[in-house]
Amino acid sequence: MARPRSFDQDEVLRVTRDLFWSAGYAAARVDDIAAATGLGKGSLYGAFGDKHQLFLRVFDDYCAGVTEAVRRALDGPDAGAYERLRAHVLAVAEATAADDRLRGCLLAKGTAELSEQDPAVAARARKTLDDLDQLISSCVAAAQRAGDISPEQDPARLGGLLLAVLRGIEALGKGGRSPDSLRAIAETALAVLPRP
Amino acid sequence: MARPRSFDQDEVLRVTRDLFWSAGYAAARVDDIAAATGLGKGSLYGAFGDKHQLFLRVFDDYCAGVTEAVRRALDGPDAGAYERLRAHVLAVAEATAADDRLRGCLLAKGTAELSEQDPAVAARARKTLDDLDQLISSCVAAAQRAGDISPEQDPARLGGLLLAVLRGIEALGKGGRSPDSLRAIAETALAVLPRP
DNA sequence: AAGATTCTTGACTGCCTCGTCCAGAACATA
DNA sequence: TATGTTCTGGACGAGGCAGTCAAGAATCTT
Repeated sequence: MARPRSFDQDEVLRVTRDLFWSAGYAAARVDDIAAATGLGKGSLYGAFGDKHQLFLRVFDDYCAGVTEAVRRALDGPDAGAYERLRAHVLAVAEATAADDRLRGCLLAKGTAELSEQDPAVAARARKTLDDLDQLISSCVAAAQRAGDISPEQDPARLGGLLLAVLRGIEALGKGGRSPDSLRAIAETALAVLPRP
Repeated sequence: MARPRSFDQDEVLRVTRDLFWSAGYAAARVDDIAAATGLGKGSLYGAFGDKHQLFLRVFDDYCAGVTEAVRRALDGPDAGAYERLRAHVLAVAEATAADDRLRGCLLAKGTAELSEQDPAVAARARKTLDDLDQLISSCVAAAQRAGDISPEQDPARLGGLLLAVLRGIEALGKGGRSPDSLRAIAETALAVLPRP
């Protein structure tokens, strides 16, 4: 043991995440990250490695956070599953609609920019989408068991469709569509879900 | 009149588009564009302006092309509207599934990277999405008139939902989801469309 | 208190990148 | 063919970038 770190690692990662988030990976400068976090570049490199490793760390944390948030929103007993699903879909639309600076989602932005070239990013994105699909499909299945969604359709198929709608809402929000149209999409997706 | 251009402008724009498409705006280098097109940088700057103007030109052309392609796929008499819509949704899923290099869609990539910072890109993206929404909603309305989709739901709402699903399929494709899951999303979206 | 170890700062290096510029080439016109 | 205009190619400059490094500061252990 010797001199301990003098900065709050979580805070540094949060600030770094925001820079990557709004600028993108390529356009974000390490000097800006150093300035925004208040760290010297030596500390940054010592603690997190180079720019790519730093991004990966931030991206990993972000993906884990998204997955956890969705899990908290959807997990629970069969009884309230449909209501949780409904609330989540509407909440995503509402959050996207409220994002007037068009910041969007770092998962979407990172994937769009890097998944073609960067296997680590691609793998993390794939795993996150798999997890989300799983969570949503499980919630659909729960709602079917509770009798709130028609059991005729495969829950995995309905879950996959809902995931696509959610990612679509995010993409359209980034594209500047109006809050009302985003809300309408969420409502319509819920309206066409087959009820028993 | 004096010396005419010695290059094919469309070909240069096509090559340039491919570079921006796979690298992204920030990571694409003007020197690479010059090398790939075979032009000197002087010619490039003389003909198209700086990097930003060049990207905007490519992005504009791409958006116009997408809109035109969708128009050709969906326009027509009420009689075959549902079938055209169905074929289009399945074709988008199929095309996304076939894109094994994860190149995705330049509209999505450009919007994700730049719409927050670049008003010109944001405006072009918004207009393109508006146009696509219009085209799809019109086709839904036509299918409703032909009696192939239930007239109960507002065609604009169903059209907006379908656009979200299509953009979602594109986002999920970029995220590396399996071809089968993409096809399943398209099929399920069509299956839940209310029939009369 | 002394020594060992780790952290911090920011100047520095070397390469990269955009955009300019100019000398010469190619072409239309007359 | 002569002339004027535009295009071409590539060298160049200025600034930007990621990553390194060394000297000093802060802390833990003994």
